[in-house]
Amino acid sequence: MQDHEDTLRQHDLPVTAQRVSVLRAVSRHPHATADMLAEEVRAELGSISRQSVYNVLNVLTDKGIIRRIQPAESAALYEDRIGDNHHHLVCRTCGKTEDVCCAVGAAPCLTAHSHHGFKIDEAEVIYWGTCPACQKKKR
Amino acid sequence: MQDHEDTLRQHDLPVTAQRVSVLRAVSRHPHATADMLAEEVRAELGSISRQSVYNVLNVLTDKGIIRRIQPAESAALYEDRIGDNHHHLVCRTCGKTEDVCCAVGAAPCLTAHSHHGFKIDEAEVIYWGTCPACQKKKR
DNA sequence: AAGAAGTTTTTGACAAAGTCCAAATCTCGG
DNA sequence: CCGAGATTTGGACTTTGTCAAAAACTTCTT
Repeated sequence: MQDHEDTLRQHDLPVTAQRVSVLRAVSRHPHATADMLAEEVRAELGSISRQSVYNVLNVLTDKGIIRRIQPAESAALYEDRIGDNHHHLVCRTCGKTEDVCCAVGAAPCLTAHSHHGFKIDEAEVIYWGTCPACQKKKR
Repeated sequence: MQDHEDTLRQHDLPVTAQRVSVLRAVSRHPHATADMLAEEVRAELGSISRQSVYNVLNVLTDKGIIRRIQPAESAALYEDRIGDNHHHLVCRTCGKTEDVCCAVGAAPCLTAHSHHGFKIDEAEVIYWGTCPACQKKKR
């Protein structure tokens, strides 16, 4: 694990307080929305504009420093953990999101047979279900 | 294949021109957005309110008559083909969406190992890549 | 065939999540 | 420490959808 400032430098990104703080927030709260991250950053820096949060998240995502996931019916979520091809488990009721390792080994079910000439670069898997807490409430 | 009106009746839904027309539009254009479908319906009926399109799509989705898919960065898409657990292939560049059959057999990579106590009811797979047309353009 | 009861459709306002743009500010190399 | 170039801000705007109330249908009963 390395320091966030270094990460930025390694990707040729000028180091700014906003970027460092957003990065820290993402790291502390995996699967947070832009809005939640903005809150976090405000608690740390005092303030940050909505636009900046989006700017930073977009740059970081483009550079591959963080990853964006967008489950249906929800705002985009961001996470730190990249490069290990894990997937997600989302609760239909409360939206709680968990990481799950690849089910079938290293590069799993990621080879579509009839790929229509597409050049596939990623297989995204989202498992939908009900989390323990919501199962209890429903019953 | 059966008549759209019958489909509605079988699900206890009053038959209305709007519903029949939306259903027909979805059937003709798999992977269309609510907006595109509204256009289609207007061409057929003369007019329909935006709200009605959403109403109808929501009811049909709830009843399991059509299926909604929501790839990241795109509005919801609707499709006719249900019950065969197929997945989707989306072009990162132009958004073109194709169906793909399940890669690994009947119920594929759909069993997450560590499921954190969740009760999983669906595994959604989206393959991201570049379609033939966009591959050409880029090069 | 007509009418009542309950759904749908419509219209218009509203909300959430992002993007666009121009001005002000900051970072980093020299 | 300065200046060029990148980043941050603030505000307007867009897209995709939902909410609510009134008007218009469908269907069922008689």
